[in-house]
Amino acid sequence: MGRNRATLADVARRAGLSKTAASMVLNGREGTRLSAEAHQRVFAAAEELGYRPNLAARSLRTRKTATIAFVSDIVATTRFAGDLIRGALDAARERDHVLLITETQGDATFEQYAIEAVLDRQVDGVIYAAMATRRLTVPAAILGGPVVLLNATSPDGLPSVVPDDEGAGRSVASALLELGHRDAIALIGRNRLKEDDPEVSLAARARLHGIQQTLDEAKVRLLAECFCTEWLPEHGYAAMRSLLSKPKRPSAIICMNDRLAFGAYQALGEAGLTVPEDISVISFDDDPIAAWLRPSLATTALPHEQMGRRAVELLLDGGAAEPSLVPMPLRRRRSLAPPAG
Amino acid sequence: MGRNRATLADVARRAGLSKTAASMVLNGREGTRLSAEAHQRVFAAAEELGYRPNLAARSLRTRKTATIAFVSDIVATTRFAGDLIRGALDAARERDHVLLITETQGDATFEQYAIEAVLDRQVDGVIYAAMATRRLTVPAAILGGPVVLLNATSPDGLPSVVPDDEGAGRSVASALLELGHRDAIALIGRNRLKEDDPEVSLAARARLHGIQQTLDEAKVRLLAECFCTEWLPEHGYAAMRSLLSKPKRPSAIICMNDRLAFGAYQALGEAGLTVPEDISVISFDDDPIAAWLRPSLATTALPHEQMGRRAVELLLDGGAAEPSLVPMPLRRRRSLAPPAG
DNA sequence: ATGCTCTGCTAAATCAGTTTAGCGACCACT
DNA sequence: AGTGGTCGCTAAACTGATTTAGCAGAGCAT
Repeated sequence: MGRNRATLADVARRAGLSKTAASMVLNGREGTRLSAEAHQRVFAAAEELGYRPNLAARSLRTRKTATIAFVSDIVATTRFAGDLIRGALDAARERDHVLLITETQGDATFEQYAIEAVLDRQVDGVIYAAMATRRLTVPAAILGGPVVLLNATSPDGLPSVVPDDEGAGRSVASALLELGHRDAIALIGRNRLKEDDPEVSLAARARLHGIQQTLDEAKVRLLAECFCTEWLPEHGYAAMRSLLSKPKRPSAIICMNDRLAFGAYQALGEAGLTVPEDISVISFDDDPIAAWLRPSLATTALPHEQMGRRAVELLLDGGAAEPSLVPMPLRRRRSLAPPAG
Repeated sequence: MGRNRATLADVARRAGLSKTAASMVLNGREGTRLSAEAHQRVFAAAEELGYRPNLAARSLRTRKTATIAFVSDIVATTRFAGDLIRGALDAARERDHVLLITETQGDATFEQYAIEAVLDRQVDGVIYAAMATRRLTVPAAILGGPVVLLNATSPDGLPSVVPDDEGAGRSVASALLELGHRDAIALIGRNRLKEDDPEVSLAARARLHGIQQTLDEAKVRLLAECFCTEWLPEHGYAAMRSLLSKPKRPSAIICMNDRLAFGAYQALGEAGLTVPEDISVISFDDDPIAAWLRPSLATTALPHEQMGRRAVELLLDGGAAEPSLVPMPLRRRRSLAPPAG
């Protein structure tokens, strides 16, 4: 890779100047007193030789690599990881930086390895990303330089970027209230573990809080709440069936995520009920399936791309130390309608 | 990042030896005649100081960075990208390498930028990945060093890794034949553009070829073939409805991907038909939704993780120049049954 | 005593940049 | 004539590793 590239010395020689002069011109240093003609000659020589600086050599001296480490627990198993990475990639490119990506798979040995690997490469900063919004403690080794937490918070008060799940909870509840749903709203996806242990999830508690706050203000109580051990389609399916087996049928369902909603759709379909005429459904995440469902599913979008972008901005441009909340936009789709009655 | 790390000079000083000696010991150079005691002292000093080599300095001299560029057209929009990356990440870690990830978004300017960025960082090789299996021409700039194409082939005869779509086509057709389906198999997802332009897709043609070859051998002809402009759920839905409007109802459906199958499921549900009792469904990709559908969808899995892994192996360990075909395993699930009759 | 080989180690060059310190020429001022 | 300042530029040090070339001393044979 990169055989016989022109070096700075080549450029200087061709311009008839010293390496110092060439370096200063190419780096656009202020306060230097090189003539306009010298500038011309250097630029021309660099152009002709197709000169590109060797970043290894540069960073040896400057201790800057224009490289950011993106260390995450798991990139592959969630479909959202890509968006997080893409946002970070875009923002990094705009600032002439590049991303070194590693994955710890939640394994301490791998994490150790990943951190050494990136520190050895003198990265300018670390984005430490979690795939489920949660609280975590970052390894001490990376605290020597700039760190931003992505989709996570930490007790250390490090800068962090998280989605505004509480705001999303309010949006979801408000959307139903506006349509006239009041005394027959059911919730699918309560989960003690996710709600109570911030190291497992911050989203569950925040979403729930946003929903309840909004309903309380409207003096509305939930018709029913279903607990689910996981937030997967099969659990949404089971929860929906149990709701339908009760005497009073809900007019609207809030699902804690789209996969639960997908399961709920299946149960509704089997029961011969139609969305949204019989029951409205609204949810969280904006998983791609939300748009594919029939009818399309209203949901609040996890702004992953925005978040990835924000993390890079915080890292390179500096910013607030308190958690940076990224709004979750409501996607109004066809699964919403006023209550049937 | 990496404030006051111990340098090789520090280690040498503490061991009471020269940098040369320290370097040779730590790199485990053969043929050197340093005493056992010298070895001990260097190792001890390195250990005590927590020495880690500065890779920028090393690579300046050796022109090796232990870094691989992963350049892809689009990582975010497809959920599979993560698996490709994860496989590459794993294989890279096993070889003490790390991945520099960039995205071109199919934009020539971005591509130019991405390539310069990775070449400037002296990467040891480039994995050039496409998100849809297709043929492409790689930019000349990266041909100076090792390159492996991932999920793509090129006219240049570069080493490449692609899924065995033709084999998948044979698996799918065989699975139906084995169950006894013969004269009522329909296909959803024919598409001239995908089949005829290798720069758009290689998968469509190969899958179709595998299917037809197997059916031909069994002297079976397809009952019907539906053309779809895209392979999205809505197109599968429309195709399925049109099939059901015809006089002879199919006993089994082959969908060219899982998203089409998802749409087909929706149409079957609305028509009051059950899978697999009334109609079997089988498909390609093993998208996560395939396992979430009710009943779960039989499909052939795109072995993305394997492919990412193989690409790194080919790049670092060397290997065949002809395209490396990675098998697509058949996931037998509940959407298959013998024909009703 | 001389030359030779082998052992165990080191000085210095090298990679490709950035940065510090300073040089010579010219001009102005006293 | 001497001094000081500015202008336009350069030599050399420096970053932290690897690598080449070679040195001092011991052991042995001639």
